[in-house]
Amino acid sequence: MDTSFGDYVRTLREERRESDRSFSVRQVATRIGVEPSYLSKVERGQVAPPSEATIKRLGEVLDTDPDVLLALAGKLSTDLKEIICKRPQLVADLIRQIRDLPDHAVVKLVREVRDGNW
Amino acid sequence: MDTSFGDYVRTLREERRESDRSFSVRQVATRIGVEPSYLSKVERGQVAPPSEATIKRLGEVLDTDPDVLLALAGKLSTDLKEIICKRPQLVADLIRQIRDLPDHAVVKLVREVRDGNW
DNA sequence: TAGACTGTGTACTACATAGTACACATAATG
DNA sequence: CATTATGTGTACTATGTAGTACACAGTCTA
Repeated sequence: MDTSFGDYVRTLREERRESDRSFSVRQVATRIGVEPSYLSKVERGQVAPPSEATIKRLGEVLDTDPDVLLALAGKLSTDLKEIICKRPQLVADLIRQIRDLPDHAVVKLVREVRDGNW
Repeated sequence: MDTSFGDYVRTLREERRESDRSFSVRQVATRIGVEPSYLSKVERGQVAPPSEATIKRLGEVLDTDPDVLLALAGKLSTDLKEIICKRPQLVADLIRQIRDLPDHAVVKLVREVRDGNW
C-alpha cells in the first residue's frame, strides 16, 4: 500500500486547504516557485517527482518532514548523502546491518547513540 | 587531500598493471563494456564519473569496494538508498547521529548491532 | 453576471547524463 | 621492420530531468 509521492502531497495539501483556502494548487505552486500546471501534474503522478530543492520547499510550505517527502520520491537528501560518502564502508555497513532490524530496535539505537558515551 | 574518482581508478588500475599487462585502459574498458577513450577521460577527470552500473563493473574488475568507488563519485548504491527510503525518518536520524562520531565508535556500533540482541 | 480564481491539457525546452565512433600518433613486440 | 596494441583528441548523440508557457473550461464571489 505504498503511497505515491503525488497522492501524499495532494492529500496533505487538501487537508491544509480545509482550514486555509490559500492552499490551492495555484497558490502553493507559486509559493514554491513552480508553474501551477506542473504541480498539478506532479500531484496526479503524471510526471516524475520534482527536484530535491523543489521537494524541500514543498516540505516547508506543507510543513512536513522533507526526508519523508524525498523518500517517497525515491531520493535522498544531499546532506545525508555527504555524510555517507565521507565514510562509505563504515556507514554502508551500518545501514546494511540495520536493514532487518525492527523499528523499535533502530529507535533504541538512535537514542543510545544520542545520549550514550560512544 | 580528497582523492578524485579518476585518480583513484587510474592508480588502482596501474598497480594491477604492474603484475598483469592486461590491465590497460583499453582492455579494462572493454571488460567493463565502455569505449577506451571514455575510460581514459574518466581516469583523467575530463568527464564526470560513470553511472552506478558502470562503476560497479569497474569495482569488480579492479577488485575493489564498490561503495568506496561510488562514494568518490558522490553517489550512493541503489540498494542502500532503498533501505533508507523505506524508513526515512528513522534512518535519517541515525545517520545524522553518527555524523560526528569517530570511526572507532561507528565500528563498535556496527559490531554490537551485528552480534548484539537488538 | 462580470471578473477573478481554480485545476488541468497541450506543446515545448534547456540542461545534464552517460556515453559512442573514429581517427591519430606513439610504443611495444614478434 | 611490420604489425599490433596503447592512450587520447575531436565530434557527435540518445535519453532523462525538471521544468515553462499558455490556453481553456468550470467555479466562486461581489
